[in-house]
Amino acid sequence: MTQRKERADALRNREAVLAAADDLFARSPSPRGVSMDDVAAAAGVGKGTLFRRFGDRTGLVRALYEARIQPLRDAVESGPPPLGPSAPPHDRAPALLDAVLRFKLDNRHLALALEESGSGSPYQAEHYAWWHRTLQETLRQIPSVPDGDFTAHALLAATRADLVEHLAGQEHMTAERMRSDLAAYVSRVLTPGRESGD
Amino acid sequence: MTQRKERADALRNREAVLAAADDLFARSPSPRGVSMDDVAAAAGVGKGTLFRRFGDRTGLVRALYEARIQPLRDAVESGPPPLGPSAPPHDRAPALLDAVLRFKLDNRHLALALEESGSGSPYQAEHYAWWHRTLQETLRQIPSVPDGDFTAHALLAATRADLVEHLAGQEHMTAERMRSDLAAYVSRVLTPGRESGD
DNA sequence: GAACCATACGGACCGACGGTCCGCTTAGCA
DNA sequence: TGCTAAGCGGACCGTCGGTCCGTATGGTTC
Repeated sequence: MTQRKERADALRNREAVLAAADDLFARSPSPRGVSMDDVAAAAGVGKGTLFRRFGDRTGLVRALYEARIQPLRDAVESGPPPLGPSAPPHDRAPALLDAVLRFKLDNRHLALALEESGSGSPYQAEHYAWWHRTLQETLRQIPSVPDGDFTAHALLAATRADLVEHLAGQEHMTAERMRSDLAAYVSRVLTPGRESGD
Repeated sequence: MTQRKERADALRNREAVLAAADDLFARSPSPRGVSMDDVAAAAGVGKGTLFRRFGDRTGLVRALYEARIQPLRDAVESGPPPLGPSAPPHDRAPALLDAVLRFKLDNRHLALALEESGSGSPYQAEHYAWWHRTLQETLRQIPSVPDGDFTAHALLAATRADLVEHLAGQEHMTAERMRSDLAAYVSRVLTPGRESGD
């Protein structure tokens, strides 16, 4: 049962691939502009290696994404308020969404690559389920917000990578503007709102 | 100057292609399962014809989509309340979003095909701009709702085809449930909500 | 209805891409 | 130093979107 150690070259190659892919995606305006051959070539590695390591294109993108987002996940799972679990839900929910948005702004191309990964919708990815669960749980603790499930989906949808890309790219909306618009929007969803009885 | 009439065979072929594609997309669980060759074959038409007519795959999907959604557009542009322009904005906004959702529920595969059309994000499509414009204009007329631009995007994002597909498919949410959840959500966004001042 | 021609047809063809296969190399262990 | 499992890499494959061009035909004109 002593697990054989991972071979040094395997490790080295994995890192090389990850680094190369990261760089390539960052440079290319569209994820489609980056082929698996490109990645293999840039990493100085054979295609077979690439696919054995990551299974398929989606696997590679996911691995990259997970690596990048890990710090944020840690902050959410065990960090200090307002992101961490100890924050009052009413503060935490907006903080979560702002964090997601900021992440996507900072990693536009990668997020885009992930969400259009070709095989399977973004909703298949494990990390989406995690975000949704976390947000829903947070919303559940805010008494005035019913129906956490759909609401969590809808709020997360407001931070979709292609929307962010569209607003930042075509509409030239600044990051700050997007963040404050999102914050205002989230606040609207979260604040109770009196029955509009006319 | 006298515009030459469209040839009869051209017209016939276009209709055949549209019908075949419609059918194929409806049957296939994923848009990727329908290739251009499939469409050509099913329509009894050469590939060249297909591409001359519709330019590329995206063009075909768009043409299909536009044809299907035209009645709804008409209803919005010149129909009776609550969809038509004469409806009070406060009624019309939820009606618009419900209509979009219903359309996507009724045309899941086609909507999916359009939104992942490969070349270009859904936000490039003319029809999205139209929906956004219409919704934003409606929101603008509701005094208590500021910042129509982002809000309109965010609300529309809650009806994204892949989300609908996920909820209906994987999570087995019924159409009625989705509609009522969306309605509640929209109502939250639209109703003023008192300053939560603590 | 014959002749003419713009229009459209269709399928062979192409380049690119994701993914597989398998003979060769090498790291790690004894 | 030899043995072997793990890893390597790139030739190869099937598919797909898209193009090209020789051929067929609908429409028009006389």
